[in-house]
Amino acid sequence: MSKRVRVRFAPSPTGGLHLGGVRTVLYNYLFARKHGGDFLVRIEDTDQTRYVAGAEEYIFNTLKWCGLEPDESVQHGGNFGPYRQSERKASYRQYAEQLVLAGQAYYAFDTPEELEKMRQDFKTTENPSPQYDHTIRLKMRNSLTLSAEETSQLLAAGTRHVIRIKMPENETVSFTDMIRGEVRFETGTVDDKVLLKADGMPTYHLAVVVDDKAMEISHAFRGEEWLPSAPVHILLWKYLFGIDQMPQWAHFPLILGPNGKLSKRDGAKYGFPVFAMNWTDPKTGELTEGFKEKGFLPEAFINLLALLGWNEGTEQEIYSLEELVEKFSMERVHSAGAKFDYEKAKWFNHEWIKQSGVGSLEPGVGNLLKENGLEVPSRETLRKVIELVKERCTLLTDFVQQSSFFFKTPETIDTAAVKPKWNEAKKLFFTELIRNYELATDWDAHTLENNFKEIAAVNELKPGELMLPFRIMLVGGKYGPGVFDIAALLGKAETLQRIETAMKLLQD
RNA sequence: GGCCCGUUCGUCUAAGGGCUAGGACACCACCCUUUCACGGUGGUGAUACGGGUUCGAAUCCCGUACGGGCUACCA
Repeated sequence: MSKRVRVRFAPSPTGGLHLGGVRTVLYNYLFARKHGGDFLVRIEDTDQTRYVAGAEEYIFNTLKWCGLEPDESVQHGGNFGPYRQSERKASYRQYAEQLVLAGQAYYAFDTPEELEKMRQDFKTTENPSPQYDHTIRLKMRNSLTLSAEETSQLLAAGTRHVIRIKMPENETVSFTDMIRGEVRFETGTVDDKVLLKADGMPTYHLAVVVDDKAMEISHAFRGEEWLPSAPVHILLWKYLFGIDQMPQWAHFPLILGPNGKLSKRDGAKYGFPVFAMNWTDPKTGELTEGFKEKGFLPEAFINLLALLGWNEGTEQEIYSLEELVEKFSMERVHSAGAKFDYEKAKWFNHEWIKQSGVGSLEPGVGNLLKENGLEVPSRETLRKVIELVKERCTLLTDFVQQSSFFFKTPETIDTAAVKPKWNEAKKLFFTELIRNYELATDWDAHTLENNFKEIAAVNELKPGELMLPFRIMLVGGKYGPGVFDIAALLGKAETLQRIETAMKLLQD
């Protein structure tokens, strides 16, 4: 038997990919890389009523942006296709029939109305949501209650039906979760899940087992919300392929929002992204903001996701993808859910911007400035600006505000910050500064600062009282890197121009 | 309601029987900086509760409470 590590991410293409989904991808990816195995993406599109145009494409774009490319998928090819469940439709029915034959599943002819009636009829205070289980199934219309003749007649007539698993009445099913250890269930408390739907498509329960087997998946990872249906999958493995063939399971803790499981609504409500990238619902046209567009670096996004539920046991917090591959281990994934903290997320991004080289920041920042109507004179200037302002940018989008004054004369000057202390002496100083700078042959920050301070000394003024006005003149407000660095980069003409313009404004 | 999972500062977490319960984010103060940041120093702040086991428990066991998930012909 093959021992090769093969893991899969199996999204349902019904909308944008959120935090938790990307983290599941990440942990799959890290595990595969760490063990020299394969990482594949399988599209779980068995519910045709939930088809959403563009969702599949979106998923792959997201993976690309994150740098988590699969080895095999609809887009990447591979020897275990098709990688889309709807294209595997033909392969599921035989397994369901096999189970019926073995007495481990049965045909059920109940209509949606009959099911609804059952739920109403058996609903009590103690049991608000009755399940189709061993206590109920003999009261329903299925091959257990119908005679063999009736059943085959109905089938022959093409009556709509599903195939349900027949959960044993009194067995204990247990398995070892890589994160939680042994988990056990009493089969009597689990309902008879539908395996094959009336349209001939499998439900998740059947498909996940059949496909994991077909694709030789060695380790199956998913969110904790799947834990309650695990006994169904365990039993299916046992019945269909043998328990020794079953992959090892790990159920990841949930990522929580302010009120339980994180939802895209939380994002809108609390003002932080939930999806990896912008997602526009094709039906409603509703836009859900993504981390990418919000100004996150993919490296930071990956980094913060990795630490949401896993840690190495050291005090390190900043990890590159390569480092994560090296250090990741499933044993150190937490079992408790983690509440998403947007403040910390931003901190990760800030750290990544600070430590990123100018070269890697340049394309993104360049585009961003262009999109915001700022003309960058040269790559050289752009690089210098990035170097100068990057440590005060938490999000990539902050570069716009932090550097616009390098490329455009400020539209508004915060004269209110200067005016109250503006006087004849200062006016004289700047007049003299203009004269001095006009004659300057060396236009570098150091020289500019020296000259500035000399003139201040001659006029018996404190440089500190002059630097703020100078900054306001060049930048328009109380922010930005060192003033002389700004002046140096702005060049002589533009610097002098801005001083003069501002001085006129201060006269009024 | 039933089933399952979980519970260390507000948040993410470290400490896999021996501690003044450590770090990070956020917050506060101070220093640096003649802007804003960066950086530095310090501070506030946690083992849900009750029983065991043990010389010793955040750590192991049981119960309670609380939180979360699931309870569809959705994944």
